[in-house]
Amino acid sequence: MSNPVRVRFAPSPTGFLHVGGARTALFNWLFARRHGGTFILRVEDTDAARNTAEAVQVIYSGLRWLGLDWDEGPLVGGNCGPYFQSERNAIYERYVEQLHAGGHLYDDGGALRFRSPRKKVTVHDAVCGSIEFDMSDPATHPDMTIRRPDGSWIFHFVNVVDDIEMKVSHVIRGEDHLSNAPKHVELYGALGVLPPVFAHIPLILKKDGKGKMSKRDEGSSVASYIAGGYVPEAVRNYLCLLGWSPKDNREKLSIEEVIPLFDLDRINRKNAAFDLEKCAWLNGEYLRELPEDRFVALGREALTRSGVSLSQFSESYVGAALATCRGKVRLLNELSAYGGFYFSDDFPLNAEAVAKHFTAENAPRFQAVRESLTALASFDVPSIETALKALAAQLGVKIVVLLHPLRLATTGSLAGPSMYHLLEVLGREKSLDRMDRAMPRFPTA
RNA sequence: GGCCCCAUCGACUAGCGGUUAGGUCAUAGCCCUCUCAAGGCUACAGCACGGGUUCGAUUCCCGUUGGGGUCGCCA
Repeated sequence: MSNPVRVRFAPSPTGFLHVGGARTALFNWLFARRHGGTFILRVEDTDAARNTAEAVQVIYSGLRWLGLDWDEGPLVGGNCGPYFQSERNAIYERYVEQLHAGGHLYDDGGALRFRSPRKKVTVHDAVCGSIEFDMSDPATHPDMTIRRPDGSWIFHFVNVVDDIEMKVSHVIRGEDHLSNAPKHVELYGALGVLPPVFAHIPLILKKDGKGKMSKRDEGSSVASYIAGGYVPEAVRNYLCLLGWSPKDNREKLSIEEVIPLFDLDRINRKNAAFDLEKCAWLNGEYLRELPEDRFVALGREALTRSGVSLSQFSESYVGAALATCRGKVRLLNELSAYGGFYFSDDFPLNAEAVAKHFTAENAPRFQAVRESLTALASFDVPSIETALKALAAQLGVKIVVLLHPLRLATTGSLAGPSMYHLLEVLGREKSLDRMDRAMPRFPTA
């Protein structure tokens, strides 16, 4: 590539960052990083009505969360600013003047329209190949509007102007823009500029493949991952796998591994259905390998989001509690259900499990477990484990027979962290209290 | 409907003329195990159809069907 690689992500501030948009941003970012190029963020806020500061923040926070840092754009500056279309009026005026002088524009009820040359246009696309569009019929390809009667600009025009002004070398965007490409090529022609390399990437479809993913669909918003207990690396990894693959059967790849492998000719042409299950699976993989301090930090956030109050617990208690939950959940948001018992004495006991395990036969065993725990010199994992195993042997039962009722009494559930570890974290006092509280649930006869 | 793109297990994909069509998610079973996960093993499951080209098509060409996109003074 002779020209420096300059790519851009050009979202409209709608207050919503779509996964499809995030994936487009990701591919642009990867391409820039792969070629030592520049990744530009440009905010296409020509539609003043729905343009708010909060909506722009949604874009920033979504990209930042995914680790997609931009080299030029809002907040970081650059030589081709401003990076908000709403602030680039003077530039657009200049280009309109140029088009006007070339006789390419005409007035239509106050709106400005671009007169199509009515020829065949070939779009050269790095992923789709060369595609010819016959633009000769105005019925199927009406002249595009460039400016509304109120003076505001239309997407096609400002998009092309900005790409020219910002020296964008490759336009990587969703395939839904493919049919816009010939219009844009006409504009480049009228402006006397060579078009950039286009790369229309496949769309992300709903889970059933019926249509583009839209606002209503689960997982369509980046914000939903931030709030939903996902790790950004996992979501980013999953997004890489939609329309691209390393071709060597790897699924879990760090972004550093993806960068050198990423290129436009490896991008698929087929739209991909979105599978939140697989994304969650990957999230579990990442969660499992997270350093403990980061897992604890993210776990705290997730618990707090779920409404679990952590303020009354020491940092070491919360850390130890969360450590026993490591590798056990796929989503951080599952933590409150999985380990919530650590932070509240007020949990219900699973009724079905109570019926099965709080039996008359188990009552004396439960009592024996309590005595064994009471008698322990020190209440730590090895001591607890040794004592309970010894007791099981002594009573001639398998250890589960002892552990099920114990787990039920101390956590309310039959599923949870390692029994010995959770008892140690809970501490003797709390453990015995919970056992005492459960005692009356056993049948007396 | 016009135009454009696409077509391998339910999903994401590998394959770029000769393969027992591979991997991953999901599903089922087994093993491991203090539960739940994780992990290991196994199973299930795919080249849309019809013509060509070729000694030979999942792979190349054409058509059909199917799916998606797009036809704004939205972006």
